[in-house]
Amino acid sequence: MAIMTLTKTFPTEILERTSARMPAEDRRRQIIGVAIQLFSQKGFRGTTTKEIAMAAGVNEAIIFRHFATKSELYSAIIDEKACARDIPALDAEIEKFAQLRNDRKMFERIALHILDTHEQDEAFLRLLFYSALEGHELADLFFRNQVSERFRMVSDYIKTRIAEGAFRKVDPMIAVRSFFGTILHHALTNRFFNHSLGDQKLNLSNRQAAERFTEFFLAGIINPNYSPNNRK
Amino acid sequence: MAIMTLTKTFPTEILERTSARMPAEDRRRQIIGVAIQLFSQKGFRGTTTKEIAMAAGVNEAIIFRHFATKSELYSAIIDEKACARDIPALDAEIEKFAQLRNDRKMFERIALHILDTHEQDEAFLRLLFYSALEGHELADLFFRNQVSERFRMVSDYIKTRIAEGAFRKVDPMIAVRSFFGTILHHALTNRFFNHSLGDQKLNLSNRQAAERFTEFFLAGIINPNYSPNNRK
DNA sequence: AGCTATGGTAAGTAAGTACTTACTTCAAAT
DNA sequence: ATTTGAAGTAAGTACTTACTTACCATAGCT
Repeated sequence: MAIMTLTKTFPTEILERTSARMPAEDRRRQIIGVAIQLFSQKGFRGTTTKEIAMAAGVNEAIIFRHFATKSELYSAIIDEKACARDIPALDAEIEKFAQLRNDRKMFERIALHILDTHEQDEAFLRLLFYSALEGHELADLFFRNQVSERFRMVSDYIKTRIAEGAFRKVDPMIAVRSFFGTILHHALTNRFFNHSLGDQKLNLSNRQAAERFTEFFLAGIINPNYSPNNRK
Repeated sequence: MAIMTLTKTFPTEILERTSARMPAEDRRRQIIGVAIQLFSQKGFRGTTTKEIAMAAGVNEAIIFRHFATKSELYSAIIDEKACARDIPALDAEIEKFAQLRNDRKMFERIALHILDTHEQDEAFLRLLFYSALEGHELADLFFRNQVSERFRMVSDYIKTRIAEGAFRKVDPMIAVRSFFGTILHHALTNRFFNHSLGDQKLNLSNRQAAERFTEFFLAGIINPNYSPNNRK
């Protein structure tokens, strides 16, 4: 409606141009957003700066005003994505379950987080994969900062529970890889190959999947001879 | 020595050209081999026909004599890779273990096969991933023909063992995804991210990994109340 | 020895590619 | 109201892309 009013004052062509105008910071962020989508769909090499410009609704030169090179645009994405990615609320929640020794809820929460992340931010996921294949640093950085930390945390928890006699004496590393492997594999298979699974499909909500995979995992690791003063 | 003899007859430049000459079928296969390597390193979009030609040691035009388009070359790779990929000896071996109800050996064999495949044919692996991301059909075809079949086989085996009382009453699909997920995740993590794992590294031979992941998996699924007339 | 089918090449083309230049337009500080 | 600095553009540049054309060279048949 505001547009209608303005249309009276200026001819449409000019309006369209002027209304498209945007402060530098906004435009910059918009270009990053568009680039994330495109890079995630077609890879870094497979995406042209022209495409990015068209998708952002600006001239190609604008991109090079904000980012000296295409690579620098990619680096900006890394900064946007790989750094500001800790979720303190989630970590606190997991830590709480760990302190309560609520194995089920703790592993379920981690599983659910992984599954939800994969579902919600498919673009980021694809970016990660392209990055790993094309040899950019994003995947590496993400793995080092995020995945590795969670591996360690869970592995430490398992060690503790073994020491307490609650878990069987397994190699914590083996258990960790088994748990994460299961969850990640489920997420990826569903995302990339669900259509080619035929009758092998496994249509579970993320919550259901988290519950059932956790149940299976814990059944295999819990010490059957342990019945202490901890309640589920 | 034969070359020396010839060198007397013809000037070297001509010799080099002629000696590079190759029957059509050989050249075709050579180009496919070179293309697999390059596509796997840089993706379909990221690899140029010129590069392929240079790596094969021929003029770019030769590629288009053998394959009408770049895409057709990719299709030829699919035919080469995705079809001729059943290993009857392996299947027989697994089937044998299954009939003997040797759970451990059966799962170990499957795990080892996956790990070895990933290690030996990294190029094919990367090709699969690029294919999944770029939306080509290879990944889909492979998944449908190979992975899906093994999922079904293992899932059927687990059903049988549950019916026999040897395994706990778990959802076979959940168990299958847990097992394959564990193994695949281990293979991929080691391949793509081993260097960013820091002290979280898990340096196992494929055989060791197959043994230990299988052990962990079976410990979780075997029915503790089952002690029949089957011996390990 | 000469013909021919086929392996091979040099040098193109048209349509991209990342990135630049020279210029215009406008919002806000003065 | 004027300046000014940044947002925006059209039309380039030099290079690369997939693919083509027209031609050369030789192995193997006759």
